[in-house]
Amino acid sequence: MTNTRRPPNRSTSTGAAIADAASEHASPGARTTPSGSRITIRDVARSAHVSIGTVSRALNGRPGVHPDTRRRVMAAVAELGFDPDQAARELSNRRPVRVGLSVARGFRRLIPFFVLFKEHLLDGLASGGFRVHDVPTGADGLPTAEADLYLLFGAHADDPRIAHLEAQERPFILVGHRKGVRSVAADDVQGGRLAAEHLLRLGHRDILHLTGALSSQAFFDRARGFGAALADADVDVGKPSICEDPSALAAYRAFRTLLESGARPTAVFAATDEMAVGCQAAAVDAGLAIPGDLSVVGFDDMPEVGFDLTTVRQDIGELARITIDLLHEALADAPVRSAFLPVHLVTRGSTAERR
Amino acid sequence: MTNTRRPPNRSTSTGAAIADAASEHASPGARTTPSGSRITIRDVARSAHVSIGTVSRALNGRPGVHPDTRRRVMAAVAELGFDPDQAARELSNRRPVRVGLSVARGFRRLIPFFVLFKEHLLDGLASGGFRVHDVPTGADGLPTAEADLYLLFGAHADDPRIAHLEAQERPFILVGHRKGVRSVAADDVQGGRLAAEHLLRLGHRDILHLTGALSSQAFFDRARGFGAALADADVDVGKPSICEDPSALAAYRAFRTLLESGARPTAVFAATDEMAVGCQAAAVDAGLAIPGDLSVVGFDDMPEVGFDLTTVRQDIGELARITIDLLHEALADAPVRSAFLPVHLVTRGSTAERR
DNA sequence: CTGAAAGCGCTAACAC
DNA sequence: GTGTTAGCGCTTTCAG
Repeated sequence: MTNTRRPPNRSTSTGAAIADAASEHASPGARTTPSGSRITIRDVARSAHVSIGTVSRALNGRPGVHPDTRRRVMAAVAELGFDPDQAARELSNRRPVRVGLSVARGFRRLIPFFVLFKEHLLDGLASGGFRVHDVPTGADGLPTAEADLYLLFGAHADDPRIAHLEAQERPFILVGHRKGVRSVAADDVQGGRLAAEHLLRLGHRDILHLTGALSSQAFFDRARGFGAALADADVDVGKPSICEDPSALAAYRAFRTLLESGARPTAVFAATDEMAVGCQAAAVDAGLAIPGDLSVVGFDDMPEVGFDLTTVRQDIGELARITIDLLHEALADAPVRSAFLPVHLVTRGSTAERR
Repeated sequence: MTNTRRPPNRSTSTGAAIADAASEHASPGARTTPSGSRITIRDVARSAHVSIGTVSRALNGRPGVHPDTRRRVMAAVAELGFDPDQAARELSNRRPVRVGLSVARGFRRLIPFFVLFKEHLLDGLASGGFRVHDVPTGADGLPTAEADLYLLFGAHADDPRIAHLEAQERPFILVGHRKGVRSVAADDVQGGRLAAEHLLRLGHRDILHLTGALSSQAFFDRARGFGAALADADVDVGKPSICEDPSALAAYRAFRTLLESGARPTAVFAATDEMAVGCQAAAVDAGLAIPGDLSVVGFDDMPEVGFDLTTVRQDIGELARITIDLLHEALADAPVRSAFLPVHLVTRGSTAERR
């Protein structure tokens, strides 16, 4: 079982930096030349004994650069701690692609997951040299303004946006899974399965699944993977408990009600980390110890969860990166494909062997 | 009493647009010239019969532009729907000011308030032509990397960052209130007062205040204003109920516990909208009708609250704008000042006359 | 007070 | 393969 840890500073750091989503580049800080000015592509060129054009090509993975040259350039980049200027990139790029981000009706934009995803996305888009324009969207959930490409967030059954955009022959990418359209999603089925298998391995047989509306593709698939794993192990799969609003508070209320009605699962799989937080609180309030009396597994691996939660991790930065890949493919009119982001279990302190 | 409403589409809109924080510019969408290309400063210049230099000066409020010329330029700008390109601005601006945003130890970055504030801030910074760099911050809460200017978020008593930065003679701006340093904050005292006065006016006398840790300046001041208003009206001010974690879930648990222990306030003033959400849920679960049995007032006026909450509104966009003003002042070495953002009450359906 | 011109740092033709 | 060069849209000297 995977026990991937975040870099230690991630959960304890109390400071932030603007554009901290960019931290994935792991640049050693925006360095400067000895003379104090910002280090530019010219410095790299000089250091690698090539022209700036070559540096640019190497940097952007353009074809037609000798492997050795490329290596030399990359070495210089690393050594100097060169960090390309996004504004300059954006400005020089001749493709004012207007990307419109549309969230599903009723979808909350201020939830942590979406916030992080958007940060990574904007960052990646900007450093990719895209021109991102403001594209308002109508109250009917359908994008009104023109965009060259739409990003649909919050996949769910009967999403009106998909048919709408297909009819208009406008390219779009679904962040979520759906066959036949360009889409990216975490492998939700696999995630559900991982959670179940982990708990089964620990001896749990009475496992509650607490989730959001099953019209959401993500919740549906997580439940499906979870159910399949239990079925495979010949363990009884009860009905999942549904909270229409997948928040910590709603999960708390739902789980508390269940506990008060006498339910005593030995483990619970919450469909999001936030919901897991609610479960944990409800368990504590019911006098249950975690993981002694109850094991809890979440989904997402969000920062700032507040306790030591075993969870199914999906890498949001990677999700954004794949989204941008698909975006390029869409612009290049490449064949439609559905991408999956692998997920894996992160074992922490909220799960233990069944007593 | 003020009854400011958000633009109607704000709460019902289900679509988003990238960089939607920019919507405050209320630009009529990125327009294009008849020939289809983006409209630039050159188009404006041609249309106003001046040079691009003059347009730039007029646009940025630089001195030395004839009033008539300025008017002509602004008219052309409006007519063409010109929307300056941020990347170009950023690139040409010769001030690579590195702004480091530091959040207080323990402060959650993924809370809606901070997310919105940061969006507005980044947007304003970018269109102001600032060069925003990544500035990692140490686990001790003190900014480690170099920045030309620090933005401190989450003001609280004994904040180590302030003394630290002052000692280093580095300019900084506190988002929160504190005498003697450059700071911006909502008028929290006044906000607490408005909430109290509203409830008093409705006949409430037994009002509970549910808040976060009072070491936080915002919570402390809100409680202070609230208490002062009650005292002024000769109404008994009980002790506020404190949730260390100012979340909806924590508020729910706290308020529920209070109700179960027999407390029966006729109104509650929650120090944030999120906490108000928790209160509302607890009241509902206790069989209390809102506003019939219980009036609830929040603070912030966040979108996506989920119910019709009377609240004290602070304009986050304006807060960001003032922050940027202070930033300019700091760079210009102007005298230190503490700015206050006016707040006002937004009366909605969660409050009513005491029965 | 206003115009002309020189870049900001980068990418993408276009040459060699 | 690699170097050279012309801009991207804007702000800002520097002349007039």
